[in-house]
Amino acid sequence: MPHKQVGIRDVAAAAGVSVTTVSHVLNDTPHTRTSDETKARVRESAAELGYQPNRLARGLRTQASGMVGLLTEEIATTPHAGRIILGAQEEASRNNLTLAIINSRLSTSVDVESSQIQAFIDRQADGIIYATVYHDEVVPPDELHAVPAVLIGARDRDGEIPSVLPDERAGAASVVDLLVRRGHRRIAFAASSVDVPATRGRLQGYRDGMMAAGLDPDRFVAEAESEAIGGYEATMRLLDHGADPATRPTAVFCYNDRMAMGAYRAVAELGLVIPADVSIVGFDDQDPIASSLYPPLTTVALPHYEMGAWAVETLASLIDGHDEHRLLGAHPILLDCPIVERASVADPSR
Amino acid sequence: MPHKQVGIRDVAAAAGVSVTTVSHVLNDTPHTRTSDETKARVRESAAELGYQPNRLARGLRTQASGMVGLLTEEIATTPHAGRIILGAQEEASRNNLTLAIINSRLSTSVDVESSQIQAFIDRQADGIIYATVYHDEVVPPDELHAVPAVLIGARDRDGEIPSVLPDERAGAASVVDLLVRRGHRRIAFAASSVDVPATRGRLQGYRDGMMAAGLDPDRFVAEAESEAIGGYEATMRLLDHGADPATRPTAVFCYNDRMAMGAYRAVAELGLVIPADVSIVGFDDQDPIASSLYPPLTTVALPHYEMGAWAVETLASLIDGHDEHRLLGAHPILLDCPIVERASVADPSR
DNA sequence: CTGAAAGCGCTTACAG
DNA sequence: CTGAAAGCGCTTACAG
Repeated sequence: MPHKQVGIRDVAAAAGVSVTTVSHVLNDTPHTRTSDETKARVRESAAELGYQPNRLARGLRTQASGMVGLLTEEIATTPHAGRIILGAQEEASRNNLTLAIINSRLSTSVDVESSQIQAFIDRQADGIIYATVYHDEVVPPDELHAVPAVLIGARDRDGEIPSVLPDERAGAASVVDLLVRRGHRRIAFAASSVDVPATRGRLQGYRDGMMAAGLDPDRFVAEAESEAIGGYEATMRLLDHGADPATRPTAVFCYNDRMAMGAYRAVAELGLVIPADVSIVGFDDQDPIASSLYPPLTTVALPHYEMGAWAVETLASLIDGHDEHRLLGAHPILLDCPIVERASVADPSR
Repeated sequence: MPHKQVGIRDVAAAAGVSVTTVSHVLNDTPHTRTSDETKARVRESAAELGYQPNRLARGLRTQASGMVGLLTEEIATTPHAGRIILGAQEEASRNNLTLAIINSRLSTSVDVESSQIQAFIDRQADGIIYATVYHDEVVPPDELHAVPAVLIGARDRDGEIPSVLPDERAGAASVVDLLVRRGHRRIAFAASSVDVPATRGRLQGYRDGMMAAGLDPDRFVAEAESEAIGGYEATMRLLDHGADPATRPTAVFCYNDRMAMGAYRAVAELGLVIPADVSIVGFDDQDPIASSLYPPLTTVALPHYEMGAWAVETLASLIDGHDEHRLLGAHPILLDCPIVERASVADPSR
């Protein structure tokens, strides 16, 4: 345990100047003149003593804690959502901000969330990020309007709070486009039967892509549970579809990687091989599935890291008073979902 | 945006008492006498005004920020490590603490970590958790000795900082025990070839279990890369082992779930079925593999949540001055790795 | 170019 | 039973 914390007074004493001066030089306060000689002396003393300003004291005085809060809704169960935290944290560091985290269990009521937001406010959080999953719109707890705030994963129903979402529709369309360019025309989609925004967005994207290529968007769609077992069932149905290799799909685009995992099993049971006989594409780039499957799965990545980073970046400028960002509330920012090419796609054999 | 923040002075004015009194009643300060009538009046005024104490100001005065910092080493790439954060966060909430997070990229040097710890100290963190992965021992940055601290995932080489680790050896032994009780005697282990503590611990556990059952701990061990492909290769070798069903292993215990994923493929290619012909067990309970495989994989869970919770719990008591916990530094706490039974284990057919 | 002093919003001896 | 006052460690008008 080290001796007493060294404070600004100690530095002032060591350098033979006032605390005012120390504060000015260490903070490079603008419109303030200090001789270079004094500056050097102050910096030297500070370094010698290993002085580090107490952020709590500064925060109290400047009314800015330098902390932003991230309230996540059941992040632990969301695969890869750790990347949201990572993106937010690294962007926070870049802005000299600290990231505090509270996780809200899905079961908790709005009241609990209110009190969790209040906990951030009590600590004078400069801004708050509210990260949800699986929602179209959300009406955020009132407390969120009392401080700069942004949403991840859902738009604000009242259009007041800026938000960011993955552009799943465009991502899905780009998969079809890739397949088409590879020569596929009988492209199937193993859709999810659970009613969440991603279900609709990805299906829409698939249809967009099919129609853009002049292909029938309804012919090869099978809906099933969005788990491995569902992918297995859907793929079985899809590939049975007129067992004739000349009419059956040459590619199966799965709603997510878990379904793709089931698709792999179905293909194997049918005695077919990926990608020679059928190409398979997933969605989510969910580690470790995508890279552990054989052959490694071509899929679409979700911009988790980017959403986290975007959130604190936007928060930072909101905090700096760039109120024009509030206008963003009305229209969510859509971030790219890039295709990650691995080895489950090939040109169709016929 | 709401009107000016209400402060303790506003409450005092509204209740017609001094701020001293307000502070005492709201904090239930011991050894302090206030009439029930006054107390009620104060509480009422506080509630009416929606007063919430400014934690920054309190922290400055009490020299305790009520915040603990979690420094993670490349947590984003560690599957499931999000559960460490979750456990730490929830335990923090229970202790009225806020959890701040900084992630340290694996590539970063010790200097960077020092400065990241310093960032927590500048914010007057009451304690720090240093979570690493894949280390036996670690010599934590000096800064960590300046404040209550605990380690997750590695022991302190100098035995000064308390630490917590998963008891992988006992977990692995319990798998063998389970298999033996089910009637298996030819139990194989697909070991990892990468030199990390988990590699040694799990292999040791396997050997412990085999020897406890009077079985040869060396006969059915194959080493390979700790990925799906390695699991495939190892299982191929293991099951080939005297192709005769009467001498080949009836169960393959894999170093981790990714290898188990490869094992499934090997078994399928061999025309065998799980668990009728061979039982497979994994390790890590890595979502979504374990539950998405067919049949769902019996595996061993890592106590991530528990380690996170243990860390802040221990930190909290260290902060409260329970220095006896420092004695823990010498011997890491080992937490149970429970078996999660799913459907990949059956009694041996012969 | 530099410094004395007020004040951020609390808690806590101390006095009455 | 209650309150006046000091002080936590900074920043920032303001004065010189």
